[in-house]
Amino acid sequence: MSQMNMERKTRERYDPSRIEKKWQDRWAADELYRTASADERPKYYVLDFYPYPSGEGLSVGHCRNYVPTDVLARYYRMKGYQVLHPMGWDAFGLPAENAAIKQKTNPARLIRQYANNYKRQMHLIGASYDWSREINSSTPEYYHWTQWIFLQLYHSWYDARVDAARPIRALEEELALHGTLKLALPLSEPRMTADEWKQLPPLQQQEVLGRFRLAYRSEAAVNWDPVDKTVIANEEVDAEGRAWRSGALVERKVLKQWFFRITAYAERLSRDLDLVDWPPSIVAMQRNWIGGSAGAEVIFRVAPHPDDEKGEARADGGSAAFEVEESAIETVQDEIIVFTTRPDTLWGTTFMVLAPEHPLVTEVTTTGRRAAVKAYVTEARAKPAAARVGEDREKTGVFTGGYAINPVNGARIPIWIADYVLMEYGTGAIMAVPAHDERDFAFALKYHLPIIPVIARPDDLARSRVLHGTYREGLVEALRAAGYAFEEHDGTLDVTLTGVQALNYATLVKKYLTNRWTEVVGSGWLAVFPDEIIIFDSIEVDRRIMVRMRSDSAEGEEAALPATFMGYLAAVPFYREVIYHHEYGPPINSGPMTGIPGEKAIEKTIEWLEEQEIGLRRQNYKMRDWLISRQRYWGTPIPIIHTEDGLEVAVSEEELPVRLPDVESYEPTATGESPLALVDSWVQVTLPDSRAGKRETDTMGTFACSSWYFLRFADPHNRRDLAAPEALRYWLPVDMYVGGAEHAVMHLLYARFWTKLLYDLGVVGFVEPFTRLRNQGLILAADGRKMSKSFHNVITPDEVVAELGADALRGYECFISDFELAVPWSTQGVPGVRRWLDRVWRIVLSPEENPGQPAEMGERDLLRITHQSIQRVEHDILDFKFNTMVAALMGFTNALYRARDAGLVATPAWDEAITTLLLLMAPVAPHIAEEIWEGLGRPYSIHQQAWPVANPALAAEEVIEVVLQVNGKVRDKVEVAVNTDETTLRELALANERIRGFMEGKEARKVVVVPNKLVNIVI
RNA sequence: GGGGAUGUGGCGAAAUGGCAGACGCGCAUGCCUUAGGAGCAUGUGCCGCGAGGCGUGUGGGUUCAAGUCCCACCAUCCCCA
Repeated sequence: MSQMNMERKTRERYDPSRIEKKWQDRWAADELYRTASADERPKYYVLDFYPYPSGEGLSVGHCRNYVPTDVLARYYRMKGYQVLHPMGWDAFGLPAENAAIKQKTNPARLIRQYANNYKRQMHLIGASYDWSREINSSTPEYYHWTQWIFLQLYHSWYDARVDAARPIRALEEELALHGTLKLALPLSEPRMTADEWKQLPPLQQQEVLGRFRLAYRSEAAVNWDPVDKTVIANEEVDAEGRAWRSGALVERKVLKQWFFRITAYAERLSRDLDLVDWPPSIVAMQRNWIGGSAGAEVIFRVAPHPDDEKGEARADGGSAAFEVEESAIETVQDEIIVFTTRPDTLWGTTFMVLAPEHPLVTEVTTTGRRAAVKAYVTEARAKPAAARVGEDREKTGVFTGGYAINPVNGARIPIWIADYVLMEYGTGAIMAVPAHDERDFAFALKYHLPIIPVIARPDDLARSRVLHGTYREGLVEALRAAGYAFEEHDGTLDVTLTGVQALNYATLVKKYLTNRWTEVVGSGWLAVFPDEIIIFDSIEVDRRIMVRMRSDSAEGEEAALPATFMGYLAAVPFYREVIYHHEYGPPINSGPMTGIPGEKAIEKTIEWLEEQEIGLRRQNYKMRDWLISRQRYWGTPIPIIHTEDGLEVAVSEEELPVRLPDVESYEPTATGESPLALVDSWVQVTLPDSRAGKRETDTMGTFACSSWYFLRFADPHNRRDLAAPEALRYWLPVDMYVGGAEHAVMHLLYARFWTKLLYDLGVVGFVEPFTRLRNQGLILAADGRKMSKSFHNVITPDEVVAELGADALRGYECFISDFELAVPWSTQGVPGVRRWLDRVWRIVLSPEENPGQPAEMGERDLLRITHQSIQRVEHDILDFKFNTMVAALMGFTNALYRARDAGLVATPAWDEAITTLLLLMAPVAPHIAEEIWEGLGRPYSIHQQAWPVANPALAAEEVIEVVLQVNGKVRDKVEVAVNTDETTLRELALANERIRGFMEGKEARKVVVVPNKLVNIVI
């Protein structure tokens, strides 16, 4: 039988179109890739990012994801693992809905059609998915569980004390017992006693609980996409304020929206990145996105309003406003909580800035400033966040007329409003330290606010300019004699010194000053007048210096003086480099903190603030809560019902799923309401207690669906649970997760968040869902551009398979480059791989045809190559080096040709070699491997054979080439027995003719011997 | 501005600190063939007739030895601002 087959095959050429479909059908019929349920075998879960099926189908670029994971899946099956290798569809969402609207069809039908096409293409390239586990996130069977997780979030809150989610009921019980007393809340969160809680009406209790729930509805200024007519997440807006999908400039709208409190998990999301084997760039991006910064909250009391009239008189200049007399003390009512990462600079706070949306804006604004403030706030609200905080943007702001008290030194500081402060970040209020923060510095200069340095320069550099005509003769000589470095330009002296020298220097210069003044800037900060030296260390002194400067100025010059000392210094080019810095360093002018070493200053200050009860340590995060509401039809309905009196009622778990109604039209409305709002029969419901209610009409964004789909694959048809616990225990977490880097923050962060929630709830037993992650590099078109329909440069797997076969395509997808590198597709590359397959076909099935030139090789050599190939291929697969895996297979094939020419075809070694070759190439080229396997009369299926085991003894070399070097340069090579000892090698090298020639008769100063590698003689 | 990645022949690329360029494409020469866009063989980093020299973005450093480790810089790409 085997002989007959051999004869038949030898007459046939390798023809992929004849064999690929045949085997694919047979494998499907035999359910070769169907995954059994959990058993005793070790498991391997290899998962591709599940795709949104688009109408354009798959390109060869997409296949770069699917082929290597398929190689992995096939490899692990042969290794005896239970392999879970599933595929499904991210079916909800805007692209499908927009396409359906455009084509006037139903999104469900469209997705089915597109998914079928994807599936067809995946079959075409021989992907070994277990299709019995196919899922579709837009089916009620699936979104039932998306809704179920929503309810878990809704019914949970994050208890910072135990660092885990707990039932909201537990919080309600605690509030009734202790109020917020024991909750470890940040200062900016409102406090409440148990009695106050109990007396709140239901609506307000709901509001309070909403501040804790992990899924909550809140009014927020959000990103409105005017093209897709929906709200989108911060993550979906780029730096220029454009929507990720539609490209439209987003608008700011204030709407009631659903959020997931991902910020509660910020610390764990950041910390647990240490547990995963992911590309470092993705880990960095996530850490960056989460953006943790340690710091403190500090309480600033709002000062009693000064007389409005007087305040108004000089209100445009903050420093001028200091001259307002202190009015009668009134009772302090309000506190402004700021968050700062630089509590060490607190003493340098010279003004405060509130976000335009800050709740205390009205409170602190004086009557006279009301109109100006209102105008400013209105304007700021309309700007998207991106347009407000960009560093190159001119800072704008408006004075409220109000003042706060700096808690550390009692300074009375003006409260401003500026749009560079965002309500969403920190507490929506900042303490401005213009001496050490660039934005505050620019703002202070622009609005003439005082700038007081409170951190010493690390380089201690100081400068002083003594103007021509302000000093008497002899100063130049005196400076020189004292050893100060200076330059003279037209009688003006530019002196460079250090802060330590400042006072001595000032004392010296003072003696020579005849009029006006000079100053020491950068370190040691002084204002020097002919009769006094003023240490520049506070707002009061700043004021005093300016009064003195005005009185010492020439007639008419006085008016040109800026409002502050630093304003004056900033206009002097010689001082430009030293007036500002934001380094860490020992505090100066900072009361009890003065002189503490820079690296301890922040920590010490926080401790001190907590002692004084004016501040509290706090970790802050850049990441915002996850906005999940979408005002669109094609998404998972949010399982909440609103009653007429404004209360939220969560749909009970038994009533899930809340099904998406069939509708005639799902065009978005222009009003910011979901099209679901128009479906009265769906919206109007009667609650079990016979109250009337209306369904929530927002749907969830698709990132909700994709945040847990990897769990569903473990048990995709379960009707009672999201997946059976034992299935989750066996299959999860995902061992290898592969997809594009564009999901670095959004999907991967959300999925991690949900996993941690489900861990807290006891649904899963692991904290990270994806143990290993790899991102495939982008495949570009041959022209170096992205493959895109609009460039007409897309290459589809269909055309490549038709021309050269699926195995050649698979081989080239692996071979093209390192898996993670971006690379242009080469149409000449696939034929190269195809040639290799042709060579395999011929050398295995008809080795005696067309022999080449006689070659030298023994059976032992062939066995060595065979076993070395097993080692190489296996190592490369595990190391995700599919390109060198193919190279190793090609090298092995080339060796078989040499073995054939050496007459080894009839030997046992030959038989072992070709058997091994077929097994090793089965994962990458499954069809040809199966066909040849059958041709040799081996039992079906090659894909159910055991992976070959390398015998290290057979793989070992017996003779090895050792390099002989003189001064690191290769001068000769010798063959020696493996593991030849150092002494022998050394003598061999020193006796070598060529080496002696290069040594030019000199003595070896040193001889380095690395056994099995080289001998290096240093002369 | 901050973070990350990448930089090696004509091209895609290999290389636990130990012979740079495996494997493939392309190219050249030859064989086979009615034919070749098939197959087989040989060659192919650069300079040089050769001996040999020079070569992994640039400049330093560590080392007997550096594509690989360290420092500074340049270029390209990605993310964040």
